Amino acid sequence: MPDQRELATAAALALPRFVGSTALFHAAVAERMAVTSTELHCLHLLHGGVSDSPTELARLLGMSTGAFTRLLDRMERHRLAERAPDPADRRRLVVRPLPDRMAELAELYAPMARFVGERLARLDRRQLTALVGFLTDGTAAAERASSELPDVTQAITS
Amino acid sequence: MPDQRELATAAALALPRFVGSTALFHAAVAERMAVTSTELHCLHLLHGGVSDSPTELARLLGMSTGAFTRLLDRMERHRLAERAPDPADRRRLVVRPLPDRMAELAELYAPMARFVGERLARLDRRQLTALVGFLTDGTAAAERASSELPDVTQAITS
DNA sequence: CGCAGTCACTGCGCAGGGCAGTGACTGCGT
DNA sequence: ACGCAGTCACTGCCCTGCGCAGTGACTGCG
Repeated sequence: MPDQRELATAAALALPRFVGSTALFHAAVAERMAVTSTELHCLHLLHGGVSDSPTELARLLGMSTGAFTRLLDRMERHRLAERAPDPADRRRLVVRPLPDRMAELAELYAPMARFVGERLARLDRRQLTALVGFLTDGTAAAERASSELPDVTQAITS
Repeated sequence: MPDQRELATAAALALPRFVGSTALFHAAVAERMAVTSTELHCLHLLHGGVSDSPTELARLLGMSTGAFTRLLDRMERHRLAERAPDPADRRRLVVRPLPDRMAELAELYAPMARFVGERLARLDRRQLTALVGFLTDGTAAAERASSELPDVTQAITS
């Protein structure tokens, strides 16, 4: 029976593997839908209601607005999203997710969704609280860490 | 005070955000090191001792062996890894991580590593067990789901 | 009412990755 | 003993996604 210390290191080791395999699953789903993982990522942001602004979405996706324009082109072509004019500001537009391929998406995500659902149902309140806290604070920590990275670049360009 | 059900849905919502922000942090670290995130991912696999075989690493990274050859070229150029001959089979080679840029890498990961360490230290055994179980089984589930994706592709190629 | 700032968008160039083919090498079957 | 199929890393060629920098449309502040 492992003690606290061992469990903590086990968690620290399991974490990056989990993130990695999840990212690969994400990429696999995207490939099955004949779509890039960036498009899929953006679709998640849209369905999550995070934002509908191109500039903001580009920032969240870590890319330039120019690249996002073409990302939107692809997403419209693939029937993932559509452009709509912003009535309040004629320079802007709003990005709206399309329901067209939702069934397909849901089907591909089903196994993972089922796993998460079943697994979480088995946890008690204290365990769930710990998990939620770790995930939400981890998200904040990752975002802070991303924007506050120290400058240590010693690029080798040879 | 939220009940079990609310906590479970909160966890289900927090999960993809955590994975997403972590992936973006990963990309940010890679950019700071003037390296692609694929190179960084491979470096993690190497340091984790997962494998030293090019074919296996290519599979784990979800890419072709041809692409991996050039990935290795870049990693050698960036002093992240090196090639060494496999004494047992002269067709093969082994990939070895280089210590050269470990300090830089550790410095960039420090904030996240510190967060994880502190956060895990606050959890009791039962909570840690739940977390580790969720992560390890989630990793397995993601890998299985990746390889067993149903065929629902209705690509729009117009 | 002009002018700086912001919006989405557009050429251009680059780099990463797939595909398919190549030569080196292994080990199994005969 | 030896040929041959299989596997290894590797290499052109191509496509695509993205950054960069510049453009025109539009907004709102001075």
